Amino acid sequence: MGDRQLSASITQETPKRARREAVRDFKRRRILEAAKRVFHDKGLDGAAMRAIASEAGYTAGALYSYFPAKEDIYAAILANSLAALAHAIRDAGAAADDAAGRARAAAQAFYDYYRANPLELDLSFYLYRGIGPRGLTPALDRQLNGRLIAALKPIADALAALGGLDPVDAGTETVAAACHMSGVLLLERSGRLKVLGQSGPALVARHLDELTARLAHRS
Amino acid sequence: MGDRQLSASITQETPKRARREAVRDFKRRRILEAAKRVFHDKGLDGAAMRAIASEAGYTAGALYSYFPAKEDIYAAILANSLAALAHAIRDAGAAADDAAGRARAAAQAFYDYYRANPLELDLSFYLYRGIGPRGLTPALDRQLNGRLIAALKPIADALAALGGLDPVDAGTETVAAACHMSGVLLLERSGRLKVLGQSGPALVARHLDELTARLAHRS
Amino acid sequence: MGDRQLSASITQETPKRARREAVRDFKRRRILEAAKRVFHDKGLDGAAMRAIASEAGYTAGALYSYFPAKEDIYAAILANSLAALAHAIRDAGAAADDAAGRARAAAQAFYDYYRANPLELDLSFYLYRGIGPRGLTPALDRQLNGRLIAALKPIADALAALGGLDPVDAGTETVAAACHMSGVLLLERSGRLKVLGQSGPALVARHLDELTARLAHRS
Amino acid sequence: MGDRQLSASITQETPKRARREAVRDFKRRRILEAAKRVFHDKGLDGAAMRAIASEAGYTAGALYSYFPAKEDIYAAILANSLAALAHAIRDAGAAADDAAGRARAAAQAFYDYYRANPLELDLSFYLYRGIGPRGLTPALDRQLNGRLIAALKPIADALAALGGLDPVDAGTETVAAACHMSGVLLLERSGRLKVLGQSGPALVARHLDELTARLAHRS
DNA sequence: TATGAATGAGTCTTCATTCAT
DNA sequence: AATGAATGAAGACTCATTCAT
Repeated sequence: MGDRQLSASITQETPKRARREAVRDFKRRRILEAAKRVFHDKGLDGAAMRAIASEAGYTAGALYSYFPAKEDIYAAILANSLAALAHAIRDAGAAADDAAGRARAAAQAFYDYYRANPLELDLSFYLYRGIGPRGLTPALDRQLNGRLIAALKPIADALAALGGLDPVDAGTETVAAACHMSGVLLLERSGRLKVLGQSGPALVARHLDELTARLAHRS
Repeated sequence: MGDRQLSASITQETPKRARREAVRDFKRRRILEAAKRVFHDKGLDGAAMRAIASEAGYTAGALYSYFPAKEDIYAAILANSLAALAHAIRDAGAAADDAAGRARAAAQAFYDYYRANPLELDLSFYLYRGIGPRGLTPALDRQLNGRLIAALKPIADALAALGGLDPVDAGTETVAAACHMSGVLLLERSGRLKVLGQSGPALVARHLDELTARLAHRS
Repeated sequence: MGDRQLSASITQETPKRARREAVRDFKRRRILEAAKRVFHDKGLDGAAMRAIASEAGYTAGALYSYFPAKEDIYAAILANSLAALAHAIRDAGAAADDAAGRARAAAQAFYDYYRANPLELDLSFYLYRGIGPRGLTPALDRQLNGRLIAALKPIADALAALGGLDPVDAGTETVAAACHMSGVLLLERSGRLKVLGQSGPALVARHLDELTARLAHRS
Repeated sequence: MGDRQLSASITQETPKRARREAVRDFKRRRILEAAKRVFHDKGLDGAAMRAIASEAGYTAGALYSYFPAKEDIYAAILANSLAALAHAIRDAGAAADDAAGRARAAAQAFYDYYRANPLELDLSFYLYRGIGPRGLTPALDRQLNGRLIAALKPIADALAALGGLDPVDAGTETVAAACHMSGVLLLERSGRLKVLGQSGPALVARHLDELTARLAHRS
């Protein structure tokens, strides 16, 4: 009995199972992409399961083999989104040369990511309690919160390095910056920033300038 | 024929009409309050006309004498909300003694208002394009934008007075502050601030301290 | 005690009552005219009581002082219509010189009337059992049938005179002509005549030519 | 791989598809039959989708997989009706021996069909513009008009053959006859013929006698 | 796995009618 | 006589979800 057969018999045909899982994951991703396209076209509320399925080349019922409910489609997109955000922030920070550049780039990446992916911004607003139908399952909520914290970590680290801050203060600065950028994104996305005669990127630049200047000065 | 009778006959029973108008307005307000309660309990999307009507002590059909469509209920609540916000900001500013106090109090009032009325925050997010079903009719949208600008005016004036700013710069500072507070409100309302171990009021206080200090220093 | 007072005391204030009745009748007629206008604009089914009332300068509820139900408005219009049709037929017949002219003119008047008043044609189709919601109350139905018979009487008389027919045969000829013209009106009004490349008036003329020729020849 | 399997793989499971299509068509027909029954019982206007669905053994929502809107149910019934009418006219004409018999039988078939299917007469009146809610979509209207013309064609041909008419005159004679019979059907269906003491079949017989006699004489 | 049929609860909205004033 | 508020039943249609195949 060879190794392959051995391991297969232990975990019950692992390679076959792995292949299946891979295909399944691929199909899930395809469905999520289709869902995003539909959300984009029809809005979050106007997106019917039928439409998503159809866009993905399935019948409505078929989706339920991949996602137990519509909410899970939302959640999966959001989870992917947070993962991508984390990536974007990490990469942006890593690409910079000095501490100030790292802090600035990491923070800016947060803004840039959502600016480039407004749908995910909408979704993120939509799904948290207070807006939208009913929010998320507690379990999902916790999972997503964890991902958000992880995504913001590089910003906090960079700010700590830049200003010689302890983790607590770095966290506060990070969240403050995130709040600011979230507010800009929200008002920008809802069209109010334009009405008020302001530019989102300029507001963010101003804020990050001040922040990095303050911290650089301090250390 | 006395004056009262005369004027009544000219304007066609004004007092009767006035009384009816007043009652009607009162009923409208009651319906809006009921709607807010339902929004609060069931979420904005889960609030059916039937439920609102029932909460207000009516049948579904009866609401349509007061509001021609569901959208108008949203819009009326939001309009009232913006009016109340404007009031709150104005009053807060007026109550302070010096320029710094006025600026700070006016800005803080924005945060305090929405913190005390999270439903109106939700509604305000929900109705603007990008989130929610379809947003508002362009006409309503414009009207509400006007109200928002008006509401923020006292903050801009106070900041201008404090820092000796021209209107343009004052506008930018105002919007920057509004963005920051909106972001805090959003993250607070969605429970994320708590998860991140931060306090909304503290973040706002920090931001307004810095802002007023910077402007006071400048002038 | 004068004659006027006497008669008044007998029938209980007759002149006052008569005045009231006259005014009431006038108002009823005004409402019916308004209803016709609304039917014309919105179609028989699209005409809401509110719309009719509004067109007549009333509130919906007020109509119920004049007509116990919507159906009665339909019926009243139809009754008036049949009366007017009777008039038109009688007058047309009376204006002609000889027997052939009388017969022809009377029959033609039937077609002309409905051609000029398509709304009343619609109504007449709509209200009879088989089409429309539920038809009419038996009592109303009988009343309207009586009016129809009366309206057609002059045609029958003229045909009888022209062809030396007994009343039974004259009735048959009359109804046959009415059927023909009704069919033309129906197909014309529903747009099918046009599609089939035919002209309503020409078809009617052809038919009446043959009819009068046949009868004239016979006598 | 046998021929059947080959062709199946090429056209993607044709037999399965065909089976499904057949079942679907059968269900559609069943729904239309149910709809006709409901129309008969409650009138065209009183027939709610729920009632039709229920009569067919479905929920209201299910109907929408078979007919995208209520109007399409109407239209499908009417289309079927016109197809059946065309069949009836063609068959009746074909069964006769001589030209006169053919013409007479074809025309008579028009009357007989609608007399036997008064519901379809109602529907046909109801759906054309001028009566009923709004009539039909222009596209449907055109389609149905085409079917009507096609249905009447055999009558025109037979009349042309009988009287040696050119197509234009044959068309006029056909439409004239159709008008006459439609009028008879209308007055018969609405109960007025009975009130006027006439018999539908007798009136039609009279008319067709005259028509065929006239044409036969002419040629 | 995927389909397609079907469900059933739900949506907003309309409207004839009633009734207190 | 007329109003304006209110009812309540009904309307067509949508959609997430389930399930036999």
